[in-house]
Amino acid sequence: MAEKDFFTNVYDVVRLIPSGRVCSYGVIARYLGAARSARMVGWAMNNVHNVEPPVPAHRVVNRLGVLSGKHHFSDPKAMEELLAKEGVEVKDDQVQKFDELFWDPIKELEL
DNA sequence: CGATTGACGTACG
DNA sequence: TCGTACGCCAATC
Repeated sequence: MAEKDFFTNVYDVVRLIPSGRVCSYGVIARYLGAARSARMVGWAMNNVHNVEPPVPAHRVVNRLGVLSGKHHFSDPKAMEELLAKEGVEVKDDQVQKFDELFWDPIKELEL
């Protein structure tokens, strides 16, 4: 896999997240080889609005399964609604069964 | 051009 | 075990 920009790499991984599944920034960063660059993953999401195809950022949450970036969407409730639409239970901006719905690229892709 | 912030996470005390 | 500090890189002020 040709190494592209860090952001592009993030978008690629996020797009690979299956429906009804969620992922965390740190895991993606670690998958890219930058375990401590989780912030860049979040920053990359900021560019998502200028990238195509659109990236399902609503499937990306923090390590705690909290919708940290829901406030950055067109509408704050859009994120939890999208997740709920895919079968992900969201309560109090928090993903339920996060451990079960968690999708780890390192575990799924590199396996 | 320099300092601060930002959708996070890990390390250390 | 909980709290605080730091790192990472880019964009914005």
